[in-house]
Amino acid sequence: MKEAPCAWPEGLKKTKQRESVLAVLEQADQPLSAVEICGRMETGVKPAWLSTVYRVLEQFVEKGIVMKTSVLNSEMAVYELNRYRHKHYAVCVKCHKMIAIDDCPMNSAFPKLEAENFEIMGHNLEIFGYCKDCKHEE
Amino acid sequence: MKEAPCAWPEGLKKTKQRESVLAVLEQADQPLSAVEICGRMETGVKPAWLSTVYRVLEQFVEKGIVMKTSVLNSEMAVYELNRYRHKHYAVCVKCHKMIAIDDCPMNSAFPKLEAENFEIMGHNLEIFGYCKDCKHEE
DNA sequence: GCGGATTTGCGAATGAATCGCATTTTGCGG
DNA sequence: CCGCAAAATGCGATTCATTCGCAAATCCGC
Repeated sequence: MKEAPCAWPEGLKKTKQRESVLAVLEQADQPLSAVEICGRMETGVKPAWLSTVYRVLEQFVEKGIVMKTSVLNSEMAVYELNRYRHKHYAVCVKCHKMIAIDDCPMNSAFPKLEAENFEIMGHNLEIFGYCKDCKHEE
Repeated sequence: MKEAPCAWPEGLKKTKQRESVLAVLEQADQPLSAVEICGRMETGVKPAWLSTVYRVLEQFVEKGIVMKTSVLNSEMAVYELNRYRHKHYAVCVKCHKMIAIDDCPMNSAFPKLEAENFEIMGHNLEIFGYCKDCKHEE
């Protein structure tokens, strides 16, 4: 994949740990928790302490290059690069299975918001209910 | 407001505590955390212990009469009655201000999902970015 | 009313996330 | 290239939401 690497967010010094977090996220094919990110860094060049990972992620979120999400019911947050694409899931309230939804007729709602002077950096939709396996057994 | 009160979810016994939780949610005009719900119950007929409130809420969510949501970055979940209406917010990643969005062109995406045998009980959309106050100071 | 199943009270335990502070690293100006 | 202030990290201790365990209380069909 030849996409331009994330522009480095201004105001943050370049450190091994921060670059490493970003590298992990760039390689990830799905959202990761802070713990998972920390784990994957261990095998890489520069491991980091968990609290550092949390701090780095928080800064990245504020800069808008990372998205923090939380999947229904899980108290643990997950993080992913903000690819400025839509990420939608249908989550089963029982077994927490996640079904991906690709398209999203949502964009039409956005101009209105931007008129209100809200600078949109991303969005996140969660649809919840029962998946086909859980609908019956109950 | 004369809307029919929530049908009692089958399979759950009617207890003072559960009725009380439901009453609090019916009167609430915004999503509440478990702690807030617990607090409001104290002034009512039947107070309950916090862990009980958590258990009751979890059951209500499974039955589909309550929605559990978590607003960006807050590790604390909030709960509200599932009014089967759309609830959307734009959340500022900096100050966490929430701007309500009323309409939602989302419904057209749903039939597809239901074809997949997913029984939709509600959905939740979060748009995040910078509100007009935080956009500048930075 | 009785009895078995469900629910609650309560505290202890868990686990994600944050905080504090001493030490290290970064990047700018000389 | 060097030094230094500011920023970032290591590390542990701490906070705080949520869950668990179990004995006592409550609910509901008979």
